[in-house]
Amino acid sequence: MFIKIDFQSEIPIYTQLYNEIIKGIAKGELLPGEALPSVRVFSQDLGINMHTVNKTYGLLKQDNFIQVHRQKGVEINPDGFPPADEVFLEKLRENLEPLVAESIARGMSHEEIIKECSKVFEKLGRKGE
Amino acid sequence: MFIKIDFQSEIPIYTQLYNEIIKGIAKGELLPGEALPSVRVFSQDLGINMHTVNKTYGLLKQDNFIQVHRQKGVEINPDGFPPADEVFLEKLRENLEPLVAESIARGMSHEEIIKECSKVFEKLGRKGE
DNA sequence: CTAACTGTTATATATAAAGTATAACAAGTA
DNA sequence: TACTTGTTATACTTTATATATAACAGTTAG
Repeated sequence: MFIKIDFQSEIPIYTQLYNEIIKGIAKGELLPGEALPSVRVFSQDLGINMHTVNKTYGLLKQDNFIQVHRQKGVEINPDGFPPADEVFLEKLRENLEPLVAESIARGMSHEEIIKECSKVFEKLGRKGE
Repeated sequence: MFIKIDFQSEIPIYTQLYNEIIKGIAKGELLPGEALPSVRVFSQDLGINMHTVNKTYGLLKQDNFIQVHRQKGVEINPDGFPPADEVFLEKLRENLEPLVAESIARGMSHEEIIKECSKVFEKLGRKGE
């Protein structure tokens, strides 16, 4: 799996890494049970610090996207992924709101906004489906 | 116009204020040519610092959502709002991507994601339209 | 004219977040 | 035994955020 970190971005590195791994899961490139690099190996591959990877793993573990085995390593949750419960949906709407609001303010219609959202969805479509 | 700042939020105050003003424009509550409070009055109303408001105004001015007249005050851009050009659309897609990706990872379908996006759109719908 | 207001700029300070660096620990494995 | 694993602790630097105070130049109201 190829992960690119933008060191010029205003988005924190640990957030970028979190997003990239979630994207890998969404695309179906990271399957349940699949092993992830150790914090030390991953940080060296990406050219970042060990604790930055550790922070990302901590967040992914908290959200049940990965399982951490203290002396064995990290793997994509083999028991499947967390559901889109109401807590998540509420957070999703809060994050969507400013994006949709600015789109409306710039004159986009409901259809145009949905179209952009669909484009992003298609781009994340799983290979071979 | 009622603007609420969440001092417990991890989102910077100047960003919250930016989003609230854009939301006001999207809702049609802030119309072109309408005056905005001065940086001093606004900061006192919100219980925040003058420079925090000034930073928000600077961003809104940069994006052409407001016009600033040095010794007269600030107003919602009377000449209309910036278009959803390709630069904005690209930024929009970049911001949508992690949200859509996590939605997919949590098992949401294309229709379910679109539905949530529509909910947010409807919530921002202009009064009386 | 004077006083009050406007956005703007400068300086200083405090706090928190982000990221790095180094080290050590306990436990599993080759 | 040697190496790896996640984890924790400490220390440090840099940047972002937010506040506080002050001053400037020009506009407007009394």
